[in-house]
Amino acid sequence: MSDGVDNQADRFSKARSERASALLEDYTELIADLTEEHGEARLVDIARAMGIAHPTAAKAVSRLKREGLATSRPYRGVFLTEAGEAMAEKARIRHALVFDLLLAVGVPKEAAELDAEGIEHHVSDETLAAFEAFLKKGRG
Amino acid sequence: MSDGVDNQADRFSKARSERASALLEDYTELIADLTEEHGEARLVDIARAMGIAHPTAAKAVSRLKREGLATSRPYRGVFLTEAGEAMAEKARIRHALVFDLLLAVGVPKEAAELDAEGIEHHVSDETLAAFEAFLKKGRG
DNA sequence: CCTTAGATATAGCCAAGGCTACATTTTTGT
DNA sequence: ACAAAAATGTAGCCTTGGCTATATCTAAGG
Repeated sequence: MSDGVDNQADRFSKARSERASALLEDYTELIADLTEEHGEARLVDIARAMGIAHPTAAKAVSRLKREGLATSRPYRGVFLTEAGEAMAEKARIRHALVFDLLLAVGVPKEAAELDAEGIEHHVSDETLAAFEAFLKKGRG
Repeated sequence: MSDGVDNQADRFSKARSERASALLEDYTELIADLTEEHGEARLVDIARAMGIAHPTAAKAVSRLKREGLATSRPYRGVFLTEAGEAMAEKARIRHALVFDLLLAVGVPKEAAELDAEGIEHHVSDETLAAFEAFLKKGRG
């Protein structure tokens, strides 16, 4: 427990900003999935998959558009920009790796599925690399 | 990718509610630490450790009180209730276990410290138990 | 003892992410 | 072609968690 107050503040700040971007990552990932399955991401599907009301999904899409992650025309589906695709791809990789690591460490599949969703947004690149190395070692 | 839309919605709901309680857990954990070190948790120390402005900390304390997790009298320090202590203790255990698991899996110490803060709030009891078993096995 | 510095309280602002209720537009089915 | 159903848009409300600015109270120092 010998880390100073400043390090502690840094950790909390990091966790806070990760929480803030977690939703955007979830949306891009979901939109990528829906587009792959159905050719487009409809607002109503987004809302249902996220378990929220559609106006909430509409607001989120507005924000995605404002941040340059998605595009859409009135009464039409939602599509990712290149930046959005990149974020979705990164999220997908991270998600899969976290899930695999949980399994490798002995977490039951159902729990791993549930928990990976929350954990993935807090895994740094460095930690992710360590996960990858650990998994490779195990398989090798 | 064969999980239905409903499971997906459940996962997202779970992650959302965990995000909501994450801050409360962070505060109780921090207040417990400060109380242990200084005999009481001053608002100004809470704010500095969290890296936020003190009115924000004051609001958070109000919420802790409203939820029955802490008590305080005007212009005095903040103290945890039994429920607050319990939450802090649980958070501490989880935090330590997550940190240890990250180390065991090969994550460098600094990254493990940083990431554990965010990850701990998304680890279910079942996953936690698996972590514990994994660590025990490694030591044994 | 009384001033001043430090800590706490309070008011009011903002954005995000939920919601319901209602309006409009598209799609579908007869 | 048109009525009904489904999807989308929009308005307005709430809570949370940030912030700054200002007021008040407590604690320290001279």
